[in-house]
Formats: sequence, structure tokens, C-alpha cells
Amino acid sequence: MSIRFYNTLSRSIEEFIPLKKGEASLYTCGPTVYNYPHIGNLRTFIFEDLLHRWLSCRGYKVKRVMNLTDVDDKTIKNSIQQKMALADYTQIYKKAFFEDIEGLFFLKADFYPAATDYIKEMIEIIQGLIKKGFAYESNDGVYFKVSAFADYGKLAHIDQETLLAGASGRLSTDEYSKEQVSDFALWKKWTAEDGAVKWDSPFGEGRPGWHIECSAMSMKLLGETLDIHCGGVDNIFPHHENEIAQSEAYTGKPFVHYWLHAVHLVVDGEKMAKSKGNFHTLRDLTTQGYTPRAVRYALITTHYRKPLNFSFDLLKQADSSLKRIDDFVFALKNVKNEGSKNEEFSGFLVKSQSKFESSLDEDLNISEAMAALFELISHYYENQKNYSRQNAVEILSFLEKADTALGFIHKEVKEELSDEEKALMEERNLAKKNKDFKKSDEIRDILLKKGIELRDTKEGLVWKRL
RNA sequence: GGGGAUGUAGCCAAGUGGGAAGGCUGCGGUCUGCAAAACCGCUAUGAGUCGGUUCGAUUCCGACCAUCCCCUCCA
Repeated sequence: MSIRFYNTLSRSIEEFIPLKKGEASLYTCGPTVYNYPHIGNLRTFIFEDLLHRWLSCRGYKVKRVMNLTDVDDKTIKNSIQQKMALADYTQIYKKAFFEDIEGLFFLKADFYPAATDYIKEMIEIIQGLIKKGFAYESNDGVYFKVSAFADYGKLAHIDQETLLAGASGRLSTDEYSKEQVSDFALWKKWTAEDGAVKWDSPFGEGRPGWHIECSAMSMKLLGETLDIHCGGVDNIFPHHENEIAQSEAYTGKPFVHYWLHAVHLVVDGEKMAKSKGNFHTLRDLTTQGYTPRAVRYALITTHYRKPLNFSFDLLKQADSSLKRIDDFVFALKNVKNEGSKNEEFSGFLVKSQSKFESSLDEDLNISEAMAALFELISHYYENQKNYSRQNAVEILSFLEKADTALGFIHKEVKEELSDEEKALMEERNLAKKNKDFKKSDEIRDILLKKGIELRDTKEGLVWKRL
């Protein structure tokens, strides 16, 4: 069974056929480092993480780039406001970004290139584009000449005339010295507003336009044509459309085979905005006591092409769902039955695994994959007396594999008890034996507050760290 | 104004031209000294609204409504 993805280019689901058998080159648009990532950014990044993980699970050797945009209007403006050098300012948010994605259990990309480290490569491309007649220099910058690139609009599915018609009335041409409103900047010549931010170039001091960085970095690190490029839907136009134009005009080769875009999340049915007070970052949520694991679960378990309605209730639901999974893992690890393997259940496990995999193969249908997982859990519990430790081991091995894709099943917990905790547990056992239930319940509460849940089972007392 | 998407239970959410997955929550029960965990049962004759095609529509088509995205630097 092959993997299939919805390709924005064709607006349909296509079988994934990589350039090189067994390999997948992946360029994922990373953050603009002018602020802390918000959960909307993180949703897109988590989708990219799932994509990365699933390709790896399916045996592809993934080569992935995730870029950091560390020079643009906002980074410059904010750094000047803070009276900081651009690099010092962006460093704060680069660090925050890495903290967030680590906390959310992201797989590491192979490269995290920063735009400012690739100025030389960008200039090379711009020069090439001028030479080939796809770009021209004006008094305030270098622009890509959209009319020279016949395929312009193929990703966003708009034709140039529509683009111009739609833009008229909304844009004033005289603001820029470009030939056509839809032409976009490759290089912006220095102005006083840029402060100390400038690089030398054959077109005078200045800074690169936004889109060119991705073309330069992806070509340098992944080659002129790559398999998959993704980002948020808002990037389809103009960012990715412009990347295609620049790159393909420059190389004469297809830039990207598969374009995947994540739909935005909304909060309580509304757009997330600072003014609405529904703007959340990961650190806000963890400060309020939610775990990154629950955030990951909440953001990943809705299909990436569906609008996700984020709410605190959703996080609570994520917590509850994770608890069911945790309890299941706990139950499996505590199976005492040393009898032979139940073959009927092994067969069911094979079916569950196959449903899990084929669901993710189909454009990362995680909802269906999760259904397979939960069906497995229910099916196990229904007849758990009939299943042995061998069955449990088989399931745990599947869960471990599934977690390679999901990244939220595994939970690091201390398995040993402290001396104090041991003593409390012994004390409770004694109290319970003497039918001093008041005392035994008190100790149970104390331990629960310490994050240890007690369960009295037929096989005796069992404890579990939450 | 133009283009693109989405709308399924209290909440999250999937598949499907013919019996509406799964999760969370809630309620009742079993187990337990009480819990916890688990199990059993109940919770959409209904799919934004209105039409059309069809023997049959949640699924296909159209209109309308709502929300989101894009229309020069928002994930």
C-alpha cells in the first residue's frame, strides 16, 4: 500500500512517488522569529511533524529542512523598537521555538537554516533571474516580473488577469516602483526604516524579499527539485506561488512535486487574535497547567485539512483520552497471566494495525487511525481475562510502533517509589487490613496528591504514577 | 467585490449513493468497604437551511446562511 497525499497543485489526492526510491525530501516552512509561536503556528508544525514521522515509519529516508525566517518587516520593526540588533532579537525567539517543539516531542529536522545565513545564495539566484529576463531592478529594489513566467498562478489556481482585476482598487501602484502590481520583491534596497539591517549586493545595500529565502535554502540543501513542500494555507498565495515562479524560472525545472497545506485553527469558533483575548502560546497553556502532551494530542488528532476548533474543553478531552491510553498501557504492563497466546486476539491486533497504517497512508487520516487504536483498547478489555502476557507484549510492541508516528503515547514516568512513598503504602495496607478505612482513604488521598494513584485489585494493591 | 475551504450529538470527530465509526462528557448499572481502573446499558429516524437528480441523498448538483483562509510579506 502506498502513501497518498492531497496535492494543492492538482487539488486532488495523489499517490506519493518520490524522486529517489526510498527517499523523501521535505521542506517545511518554519517560524518567522519575531514572537513566541502560537498554537496556530504549532498546529501547522505538528502536522509537518506527523508527515515527517509517517514517511519515516513507512521506510522513507527523510531529508527535512525547516527554515527560520529571521529577517522581514516585522523582525526589523520589532528589533528596532526594542533597541536590539536584529540577530540578538531573533535569537530570543529562535530559542523559544526550539524549546516549544522539543516540549511537543517533535522529530528533529536535518537542517534549520536561518535566512540571514543564505544571503549569498539568494543574491546568486536574483542575478540569474535578472540575466534570464525574469527580474528587473528599479530604484527601490529588484522585482520578479510575473508576466514573464507563464505558469504563474498554477498553485493558487488564479490567472494573472484575475489577479490584477482583484488587486485593482485595493492596492495603489504608486507605492512601489514596479512595472505591475503583482510583481514581487526579490531584493529591497535599504531605507532608513531598516536601521542597521542591510547586506551588500550587486543591486546596492539592502535585504532580501521574503520569498527568495525558501527558494535559496531548499535548492541549496535539498536540490533544485524536491518531493514535498508544506506550510499553512495562507502561504499558498503569494508565498509558495512566488517560490515556484522564482525557482522554476531560475532552474527551468519543476520546483516541488507535492504541495501540502495545513488549514488554520480557530478558537471557540472565532479567529485567534490578540484583541479577542483568545490568543494562546504553548507557554500560556502550560502555565495554566495543561501538559504539552495534551496540546500535542489536541492539535494532531484533527485532520490537517479540516479547520480545528480549539478550546480549553478540547484540551481537557485530550487529557481524558490520553488517560485512557495511559491506563491501557499500564494494564498491559501488569498482565500476570503466563498462559499461551490467544490467537483470536493476535488476529484482531493484526487487523487493527493494518487499519491504523492504511488510515495514515490515506492523506494522514489520523481520526480513523485513532479509531483503530481505541477499538483495539475496547476489544482487549472486553475479554482481557482470556489474554496472556504474550498478547500484552505484542500489543505494547504495536503501541511503540504507533507512537513512532504519533509521538504522544509514550510517557516518561519514574517507576520507583521513594522510601517515604513506600512507607505510606505499607501504612495504608496495614490500616486497610485493620479495616481502618478512614485512615487508609486519607493515605490514598495523600499519595494521589503526590501523583500516585492506588488501585485495590484482586491481585493486591497496584500503584500508578499519573 | 472576487477566489478557495468547512458545517455530522452537549463537545471533538470519521467513513459512506442503501444499516451514521471512534473519543470526551453526562446518566443508570456491575465490580469495590468506599474509590480507582474496567465492563454493560442509555445519549443524532438525524447530518447548517431550502430545493433538485435518484427507487433511495449525510454522501452528487444548485441556491442561500454561518465560520475560516487568500486577493503583496499571517501557520
